[in-house]
Amino acid sequence: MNYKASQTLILNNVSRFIDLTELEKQKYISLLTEVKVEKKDFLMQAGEIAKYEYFITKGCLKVYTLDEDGAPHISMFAIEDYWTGDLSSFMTKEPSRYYIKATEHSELLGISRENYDLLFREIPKFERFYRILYQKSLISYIRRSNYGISLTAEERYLEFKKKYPQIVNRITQKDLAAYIGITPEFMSKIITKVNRM
Amino acid sequence: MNYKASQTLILNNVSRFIDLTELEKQKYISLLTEVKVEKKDFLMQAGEIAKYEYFITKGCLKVYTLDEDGAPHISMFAIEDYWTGDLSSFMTKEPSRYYIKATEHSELLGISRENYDLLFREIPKFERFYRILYQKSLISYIRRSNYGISLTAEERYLEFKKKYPQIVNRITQKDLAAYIGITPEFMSKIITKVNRM
DNA sequence: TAAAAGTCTTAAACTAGTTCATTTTTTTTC
DNA sequence: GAAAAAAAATGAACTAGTTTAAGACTTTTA
Repeated sequence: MNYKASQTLILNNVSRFIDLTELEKQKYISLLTEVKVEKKDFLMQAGEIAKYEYFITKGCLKVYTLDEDGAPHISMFAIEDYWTGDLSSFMTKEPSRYYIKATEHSELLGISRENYDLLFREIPKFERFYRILYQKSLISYIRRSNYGISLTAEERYLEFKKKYPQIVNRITQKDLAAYIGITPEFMSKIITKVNRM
Repeated sequence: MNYKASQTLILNNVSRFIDLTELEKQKYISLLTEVKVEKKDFLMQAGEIAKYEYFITKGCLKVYTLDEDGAPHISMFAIEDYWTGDLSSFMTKEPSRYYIKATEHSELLGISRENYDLLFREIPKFERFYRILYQKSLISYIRRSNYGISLTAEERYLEFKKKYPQIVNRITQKDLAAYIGITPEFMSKIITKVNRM
């Protein structure tokens, strides 16, 4: 069958861990919803229940919370070929504490909670897909959970630049500061210093 | 069949997410290895390849790395009914950066990498078990990955005390400092301050 | 294309957390 | 159960990162 570019992208992503028959591919695609968001628009806001988990086929989004003082803390930037959403709210059906906002025009494929549950019943192989996907995410979050605690801000910045060179140039310095966990002023100092070296 | 207390504990843990037949239970138990470690002994050291993932049936252990200055950074405390190990090294078969040391006499059930792979072939339901287990761990690590960045040391301490009251009294203040990401001196100050309030 | 809004830079005064040194208290070991 | 070792407390001097404020630069919008 003939798939759109976005559908081919998600099928390739899935085929990293499991093999699907042509019929299974079609079934899977039929369970997904296309979503588009313009720059600065929200995919989701705090207080809502996360209805979907998303695969990004184009663009860039930031996932963040606001603290009591209204200051944003960015927990991830998501670009093409990445998954995003609020897994906690998606699973528990409790209101989310997260905002997801597009930093560029973005296109996504979403799977609803009903279709996610259905997927495991219709194509049990997807248990394996998600087992491996979550395992890999878990490994990177376990590593990351100590960064804020054991590295200086400058080290965290250098790590980020090294690990996500494709992202650094697509986001503002201010958003990067909110991800690194420092003020925009101190981010500016770090960048000036690092460039001087 | 009659199971040991430790075996009953792990079967109950597994049955939170999947149902096993009597035969499957016996098969699963047969794939596990019993391990005991005395206080201050290592379950694993940096440089080794993580041969097992462990379920703790008794005791308490700390999982940590050493930084360039030789200072420890504890990434988790593991007690009864928890899973531990270095998932990254276990999966990639690359040398681990972690030490796992018993802070009390501890007893564990380990599954080797060969048996872990075999398990999915023999009882595919375990894909579901690990999918859900990793999903839940992922949710808590996603939440935690921002703590070091967005909370003060005092807030992190209060969070830990609230979330793991059973653990606080079993570990030293020094180890807690290495987990919170501060010096033992500052940990002491925080505790004095919090107790005064 | 001009005005408005947002982003980045610089600098001075401040605060959370570190470092180093010493003493007291608790735990371990023989 | 005494001696040794480790953990905890306290305090003074220090540093990484914050706050506030103001000006320069860049992007968005009408």
